[in-house]
Amino acid sequence: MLTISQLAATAGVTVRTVRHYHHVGLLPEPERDASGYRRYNAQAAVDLIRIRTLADAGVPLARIDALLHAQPTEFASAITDIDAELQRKIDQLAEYRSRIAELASGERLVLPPEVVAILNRLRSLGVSERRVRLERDSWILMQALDPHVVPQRIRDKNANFDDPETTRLYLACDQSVDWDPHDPRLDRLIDDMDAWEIKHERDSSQPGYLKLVVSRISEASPAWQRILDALAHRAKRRRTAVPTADLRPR
Amino acid sequence: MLTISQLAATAGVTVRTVRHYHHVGLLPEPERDASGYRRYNAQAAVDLIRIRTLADAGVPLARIDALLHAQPTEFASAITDIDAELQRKIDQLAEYRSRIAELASGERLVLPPEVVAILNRLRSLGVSERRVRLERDSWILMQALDPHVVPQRIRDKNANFDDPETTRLYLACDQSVDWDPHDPRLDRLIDDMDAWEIKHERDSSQPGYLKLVVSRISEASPAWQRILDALAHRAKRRRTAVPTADLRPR
DNA sequence: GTTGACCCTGACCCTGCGTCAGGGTTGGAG
DNA sequence: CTCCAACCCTGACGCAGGGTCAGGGTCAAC
Repeated sequence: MLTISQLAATAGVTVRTVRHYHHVGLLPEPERDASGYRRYNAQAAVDLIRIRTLADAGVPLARIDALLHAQPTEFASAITDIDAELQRKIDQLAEYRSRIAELASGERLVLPPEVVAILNRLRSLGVSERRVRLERDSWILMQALDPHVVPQRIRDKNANFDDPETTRLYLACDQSVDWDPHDPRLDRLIDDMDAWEIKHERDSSQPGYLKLVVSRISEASPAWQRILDALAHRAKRRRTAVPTADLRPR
Repeated sequence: MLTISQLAATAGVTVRTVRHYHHVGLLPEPERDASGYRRYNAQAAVDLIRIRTLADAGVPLARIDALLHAQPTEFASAITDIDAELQRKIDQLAEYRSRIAELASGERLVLPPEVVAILNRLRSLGVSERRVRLERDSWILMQALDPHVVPQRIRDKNANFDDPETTRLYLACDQSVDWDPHDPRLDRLIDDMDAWEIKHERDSSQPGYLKLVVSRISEASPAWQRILDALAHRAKRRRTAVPTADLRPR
């Protein structure tokens, strides 16, 4: 009764799709007429529509085959699964939708909100975008390589920027980006930063995973390179010159 | 800084996926270390996450490539398109979800509700499931081959079953399925049905597309075969025996 | 110095069709 | 009667977006 294109049309698929289903054995090959054309009956239409309903719901063709020959109970439970899976996909898509909405506005996607807040705090303090981006990169690497330290660093950073002296130093450092490495203001800045490190019991030897960020900072500006070198030099001198001073209190 | 598996982990993809993106030129190949391993910086993580965000949203990789190098305005309008497309997909899935819910209960999917109502009316009259299925098949073929006659047929059928005599005949016919073709009750049934056809100005020569349904009815039961043959024979005799009777009134 | 977890390239495999090539049929118009 | 469009057939390759070997080199830690 029905030709292949008529059958396909009733199910809203292409002729190629019907032939594909024959090929994979999902839909039985019908009788042929005198010239070798396939001729379909109404049952084929019913079968095809059932197949498409499942396929549209995302069921792989191989599983549809099994499903159509399953007991009603199995079938019903499979339908329940498929329905749940569909709902999951819908939720997924809704989430992706909200994520692409954030694509326009940069780092929200890749960093936790607290870190985004810190970066915005830097911006509102007047820190250059170049420096903010270096800061962002260091957070990303930290998250990739040493995620468990992130919460502590968030607290530390926020505490730092609650302290006016630290903030002043950070900003001064940022503004020095284009200074000549021999600018005398750099000497004062280096003294101040060294004092800050002593006061906060830090030294500028970085945990390994930040070395590359540091080297990118150096590359970005000769002035910064001089600051980092000088601080590293002084820190090293302190460690080797008075070793006993560090040990005596214990 | 990052190895390929670390990079992949930060974006929640497999190593193979990252390499695939290199292969298609979507993510630039990074520097290699001394032993030929790829080494990634934070920017690569940002890029990869952006790529995945778009890919998850269903954007083909080829288009992502173009998108990432687009102007902000184009980018923004593309995002709007993608978002709309996502919403469309979500709606689609919701529709598929309601459709698979109907899969359990047979013909709802493949026939308009009015026809389903007719089939249920047959069932409630006590018509056998076998006959109902033949009826259903004929509706499916009608819809596939001659869809514009469906509404009229729906009205006709309903009118038929509002008439007790027609209903009685239909039921009697249904019950005769397993009778012997020589059962004397068949003769009375044939007489009654012939009279019905004359009264309703119908003859049993079917529109071409129902011939196969008719032949399947015949195959289903020798008794039915006899009924159909007898009716066709009488109808033919009427058409040839009194041709002038048909023409005179004009 | 060996074990296990990584890294490299290259290659084939998978789904669910689209599409092209190279034919044969059918049905209606001219 | 011929011609044309619109069907039908089989067979084959192509595509995205990776999965999954195979066959080999590295690294780190014990």
